[in-house]
Amino acid sequence: MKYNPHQIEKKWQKFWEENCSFEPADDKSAPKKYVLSMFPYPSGRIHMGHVRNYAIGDAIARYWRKNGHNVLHPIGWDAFGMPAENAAIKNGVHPKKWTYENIAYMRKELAALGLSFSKDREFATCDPLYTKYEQAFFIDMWERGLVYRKKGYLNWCPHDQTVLANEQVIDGCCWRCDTPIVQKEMYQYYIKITEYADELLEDLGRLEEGWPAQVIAMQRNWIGKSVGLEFSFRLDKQSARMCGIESFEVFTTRPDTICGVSYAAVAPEHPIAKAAIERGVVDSAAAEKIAQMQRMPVRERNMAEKEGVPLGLYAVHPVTGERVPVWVANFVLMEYGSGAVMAVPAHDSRDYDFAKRYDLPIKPVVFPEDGELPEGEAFVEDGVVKGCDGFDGLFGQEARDAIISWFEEKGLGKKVINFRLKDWGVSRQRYWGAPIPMIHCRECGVVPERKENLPVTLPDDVEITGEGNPLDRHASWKDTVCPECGGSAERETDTLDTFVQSSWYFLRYTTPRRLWEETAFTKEDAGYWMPVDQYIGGIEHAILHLLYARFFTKVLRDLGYVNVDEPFKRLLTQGMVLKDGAKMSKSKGNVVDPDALIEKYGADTARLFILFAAPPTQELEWNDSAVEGAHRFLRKLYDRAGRVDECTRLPEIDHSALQKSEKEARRKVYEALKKGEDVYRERFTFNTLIAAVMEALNALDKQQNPQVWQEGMWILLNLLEPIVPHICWDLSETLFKRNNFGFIDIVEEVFEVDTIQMAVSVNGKPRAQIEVSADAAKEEILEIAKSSVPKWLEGKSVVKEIVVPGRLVNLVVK
RNA sequence: GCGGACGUGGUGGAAUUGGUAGACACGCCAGACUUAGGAUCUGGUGCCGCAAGGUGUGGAGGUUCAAGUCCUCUCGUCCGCACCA
Repeated sequence: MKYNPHQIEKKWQKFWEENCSFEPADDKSAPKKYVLSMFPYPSGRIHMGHVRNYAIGDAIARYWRKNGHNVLHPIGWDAFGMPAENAAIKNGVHPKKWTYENIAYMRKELAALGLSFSKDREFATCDPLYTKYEQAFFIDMWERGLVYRKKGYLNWCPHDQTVLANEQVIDGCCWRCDTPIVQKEMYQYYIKITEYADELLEDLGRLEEGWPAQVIAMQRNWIGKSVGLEFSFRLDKQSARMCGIESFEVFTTRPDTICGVSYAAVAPEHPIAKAAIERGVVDSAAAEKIAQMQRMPVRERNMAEKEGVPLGLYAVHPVTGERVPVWVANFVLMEYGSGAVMAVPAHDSRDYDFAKRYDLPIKPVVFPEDGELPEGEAFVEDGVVKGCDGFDGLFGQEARDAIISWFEEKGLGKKVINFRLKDWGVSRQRYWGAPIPMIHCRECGVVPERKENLPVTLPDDVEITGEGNPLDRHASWKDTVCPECGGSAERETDTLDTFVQSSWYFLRYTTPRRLWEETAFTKEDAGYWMPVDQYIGGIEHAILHLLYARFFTKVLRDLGYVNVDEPFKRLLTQGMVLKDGAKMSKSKGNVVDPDALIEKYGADTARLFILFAAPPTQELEWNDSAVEGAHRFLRKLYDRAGRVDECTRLPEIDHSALQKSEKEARRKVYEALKKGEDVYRERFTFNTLIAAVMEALNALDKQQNPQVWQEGMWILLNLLEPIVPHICWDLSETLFKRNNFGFIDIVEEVFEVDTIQMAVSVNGKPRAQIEVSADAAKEEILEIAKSSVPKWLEGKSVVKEIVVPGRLVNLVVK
């Protein structure tokens, strides 16, 4: 029989569909595994990145299911977002229609890959039933004070007509359309992720076992905790009178350098700068210069050269009592700390550059323990304090601690922890999103919708032009009554950031569909399935999605919905799929279409190639002839299986009665089985498992024992099932009534050998191969070893002998 | 600048605790079978060398009986963050 992938794949896909083969059991006493690949955005078609993502997840899910675990392996759709609106603008198709049609098409594409997803738990985040609970969570958070409204300068994308979170701005441009963003002042809703900054940082330590170091490092960096001293600079009397401000706060992580302060710098937006302009403390030229700095977007300032304006105001140094000038500087950020810094040019490279430019004093107060201060730059490392009364001789951290204590004792300042993480702005001025369930009442202000009125659904009759927000123009939708006073009121027209939906979808999956009408998810179900045992997705989500999902989980825990602290126990970040060294993209014209690949070779070949070509965490370079190679292997497997006799149990084999080639074949087969345990449970380096299976098949091919063939095929089909399920189900059904799909014990006797090959090296260089009996004593091995390399011992004396059992002999000669 | 990852044949990649570098595959070469082959099978294939042998994991040192693996320095590539005080 010839291998016919299309026939086999259709047959088994139909079987799985009809038998609901992959639904998790309700039995909560069984050991569980929750395996989750990040859900896709329904863009229209799947691409190779999806194939890779789901092939990895499916392999892990199938492994555990086959080994007696209750497995949850769901799929859904991250269905809100701008592309649907862009399609509406471009082609006039309604976002809802566009989205659900894309889902229907992509569902078929995924089905053609033979992925073992639960059918029962599939949903799209734009389903009103999903929105309902998301809005309820939002209201809970509002009532808890975790959501608030704030007016401020926001990143506005003139192209998409929407506000962007800081994380969505890349190099000053929109993350989607690359348009330069501008600053616009407006109200929006924020979620207080900063309230969880410490816990989010702290718990990263618990993820070190299961998450890539890189992702943890990126999140740490993003949260950006720093510990330091906050104190206030008092302005001298005359200065205070001039600007009407008595003092201002500064934050420093280097209190040990405090005696080196030669000026103070404030952000262009700082109240002191504003006051100095308003009260005419600075002349009009200086005022204009400050205004100019303010106008420059914050993100561009870091490209610009350091600039400043002296305000003609002076602050009093809290330790030395010196008068130091106050400057406005473009490198000081209003959003971080208090928007003002003490400047120590001798020990901070920014302050140094600035001081050089404006000829301000540079006063070293920290010195290297040994050696000299560097020339022409700031000394930024830890050192010994010298020239700071009362603290001289202290080093680095001890100096910092001492100075902080001094400030605290005198009541002049305190130890403070600052974070770079900002609150999460979730408002979007867009149609295709979950409406923010708030109502604006003239009498009662901004109030939440009543929970019994949820979900607040989107109106279907909208015109999407790409300008403004269609909800804002929809008078009858906006018109509502106030849930507090019953008077006429208006709906909030902003919708939620799509990252909100992806922050809790993994919890929704834990609960069976039949309960979805009543609840978001049950505590019992979430308690059983959570945390996700293995999460798989792209590194591009290392910060945003993964941080928000961690945050949301903690909030829902504190709201009493779940009992987990962290949603994802283990994380695998897959590498990109490349062709000709570049990411596949339409514009580069290097896209390989998964549908065409399946059409030509079948899903099993696609899956095999993608798992064989590289370890999952690495980039994968596409190679058409290697795809051929993968297909060739499946044909060979199918052909060899055709020569194996049917049976329903693992045959019992008398190992000692076997010939050498038969023993070798068994050893290779069981080596592959051993490898499988490690790969499916720990390492996920499927490429090495596939190689081991290939070796085993090659070894089986070199012998004819029918029982060794039966046993070998029994095990290899078991091992390959998670990777190439269709062919394995088909062959296993025919040969073994699928009894080979279960846990298989490793037979240790196959690893016992009569003779061992060992290498003999002389002075570390391999010189000969010897064969010794397995129970040979060290002396015997050395004897044989020495006689195998006479040429290298001639005229020399052996000064050292090393025997590594089962490996090699090293003779050191002189 | 800070943080992280990586560097192995013509190619993708193996080598889990230091122990025969290059498993497995792609490609290539030779042969067999064939009317034919882009099918299948067999053998070969790091580099230099006719050979003996030498040499080889980005580079330079070091530790060790033994280093792709450990240490120091250095070069290069990629990714993330970035005037965060």
